[in-house]
Amino acid sequence: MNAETTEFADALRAAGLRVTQQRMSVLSILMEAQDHPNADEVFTRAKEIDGSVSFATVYRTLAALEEAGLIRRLSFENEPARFEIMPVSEHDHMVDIDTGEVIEIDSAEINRLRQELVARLGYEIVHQHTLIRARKKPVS
Amino acid sequence: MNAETTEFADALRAAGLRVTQQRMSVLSILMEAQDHPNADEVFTRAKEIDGSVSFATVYRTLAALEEAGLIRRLSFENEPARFEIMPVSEHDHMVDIDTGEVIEIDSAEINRLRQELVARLGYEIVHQHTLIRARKKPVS
DNA sequence: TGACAGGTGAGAATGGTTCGCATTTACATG
DNA sequence: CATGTAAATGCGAACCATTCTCACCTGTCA
Repeated sequence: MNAETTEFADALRAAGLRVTQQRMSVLSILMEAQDHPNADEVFTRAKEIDGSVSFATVYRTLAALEEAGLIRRLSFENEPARFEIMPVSEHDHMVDIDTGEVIEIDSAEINRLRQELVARLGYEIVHQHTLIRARKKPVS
Repeated sequence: MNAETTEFADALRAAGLRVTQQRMSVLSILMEAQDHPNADEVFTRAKEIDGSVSFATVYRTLAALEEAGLIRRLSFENEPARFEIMPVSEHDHMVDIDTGEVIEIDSAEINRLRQELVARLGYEIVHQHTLIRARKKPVS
């Protein structure tokens, strides 16, 4: 059990959640993921290392982890939600509409502007996310 | 048949779509809407003035109108998609997490920034939308 | 270690959205 | 203005991501 594992176990406990094999499996999948897998992909990958995990538990675990603030749910149009370990720095997502590739884009400056805008309306941001659908520019 | 009606009929034709009573009904509902109704609400309202429209057609019509660029689909998490007439000026949406109210927020400046950011990555924006979930600040 | 609240697996249920197909309609053409 | 035809519609069934139910396990705390 390495440092990261302990860290996540502690985070689970801090959130009042029991530390189970399934939850650790799902977390490790997302930790190692270089992409943004959806529930089905998390399930498939988790099954390889755990075997016992069920689809229902993957969903329940993802919901619990999101609630605990350990992971983040990305909602796209017309496709199942994707998940990622809660990023240290805020970023938005750009989808290449030709390849389906999801690219993270930094947005510190934009987020600051957005926060000012919202504050002017008398609100404070609880959560924000931008989805950009874009196409690769032809090299000119 | 007033000016707006003709305008939409022309827009439908320009998009290669036939002008049907159902499509005009759905469009008129969205034109008059001060809120952002979902498919079910559009159906209910359209049924009042048309009677014959079916739920399936509402969905097909909303998809066709979106495709034609006449309306815009707003995807929120854990709730059915909402729709609005394609706005003249770009704006994003803020959801009051306590009341569920949807507030339009102007974002010209932010969109410009975002466009630069994306251009730097070699992409051009096809579509973009930001969803902010916020809570009313206590008056201090 | 024992009790038990909370977690899990399997499959059924749910709910928004889409599809299939027989029927109807818009509209180009004569 | 009548007509053929491709497109649109209504209805209900199908779809698919997600959630629920319930009987059975398992962390956790004493």
